[in-house]
Amino acid sequence: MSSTRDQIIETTCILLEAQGYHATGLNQIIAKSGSPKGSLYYYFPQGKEELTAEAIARSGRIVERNIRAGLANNKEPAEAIANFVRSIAQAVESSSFSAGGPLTTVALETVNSSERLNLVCREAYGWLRDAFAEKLVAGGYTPERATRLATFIVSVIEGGIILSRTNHSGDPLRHVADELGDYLRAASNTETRVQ
Amino acid sequence: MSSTRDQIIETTCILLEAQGYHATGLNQIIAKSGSPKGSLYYYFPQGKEELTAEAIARSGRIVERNIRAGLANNKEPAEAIANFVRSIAQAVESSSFSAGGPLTTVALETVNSSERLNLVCREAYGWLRDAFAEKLVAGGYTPERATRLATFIVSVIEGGIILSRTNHSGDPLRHVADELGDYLRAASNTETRVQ
DNA sequence: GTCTATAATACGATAGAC
DNA sequence: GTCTATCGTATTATAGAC
Repeated sequence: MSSTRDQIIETTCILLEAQGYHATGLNQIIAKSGSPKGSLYYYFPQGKEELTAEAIARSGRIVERNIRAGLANNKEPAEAIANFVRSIAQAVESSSFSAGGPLTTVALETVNSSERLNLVCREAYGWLRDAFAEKLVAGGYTPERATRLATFIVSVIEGGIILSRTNHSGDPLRHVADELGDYLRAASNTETRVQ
Repeated sequence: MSSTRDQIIETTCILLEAQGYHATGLNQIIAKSGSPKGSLYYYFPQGKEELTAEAIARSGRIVERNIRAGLANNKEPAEAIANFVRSIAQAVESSSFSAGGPLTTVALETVNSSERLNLVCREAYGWLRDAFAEKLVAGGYTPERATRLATFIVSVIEGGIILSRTNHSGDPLRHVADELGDYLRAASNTETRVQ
């Protein structure tokens, strides 16, 4: 696969995360990536929308991989997930936001204006949810219960990232990690689980 | 207070919520509100940033009021909050997004580009958190515990709104409402509460 | 595949009459 | 307070040489 193409997508991911969709210009992307504008429309004939769709998909896969890798550090889902959220808190504070990626900002910006981008965002959220759900299933939850819990987990993490980014502090995410850990421990104690 | 000024702010709130900050143009605002461009810069000499700051503040106060009104329907915090989240699920499905307002989208879009807008978003999130926290305090929680729980609650609601909007379905928010209700009921049973 | 020049359009902001 | 015309600068996208 072309390195120029990859470079463009990767640069787009970074800029989308920092600025959002409408604030990120194609000129800025080609300038930062060092690629020529002719190449951009050669690799992405449908322009900005197509490029953004690819960037969102790649970002989603990377976040999914990070989730799976992070959760593998601990056998017990409650501890694994709480620790993973704490690691996001640190990532947000060190200004390397590769935790949430451009997903949330672009999802909100384009929900009413681009069906294509809305679909890829929806798909990416599904990947994240399933990564958590599979960890919960491995921990003994039924698939149905795991999916519902995973939706809750993705929600609370996304919301926590927003509060932490807005406040320039990892504290909201750390509070979220504590509460989420408490909840999951309580759930694993009271619910019927197949071990 | 001038009606023209109010009209401009209100229109801005609606457009910001549907499209975000960078996709909403001043020309679009004056066209939809029926106000002249001369008036816009008369009432908001500092332009788009000042107008948006006012719109965010107004939106934040409205959401805060909605939260307080919604939570007043039920004495027990756990039930009150779960039911409130369910009401947001319905609001999202009926396409009248006055639940989350333009807050989240603008917060993410401007976190790295406008200190003024970042500050007003941070302030608004504080109002929402405090509204939940006061309900929890009234329900017997200590102020410190209530604030932490309220941060968690705002996070999970914001995240749930994002998932529900992206999926064009109230289901994610309803799952969130169920889980949140479970958690708050469990917390109120196990924790020491001053009644 | 790459590059440059440019078209077409929209943006935020301003000036100055009324 | 209101209105219009306009400036300067972005944007996305395209055309055509190499």
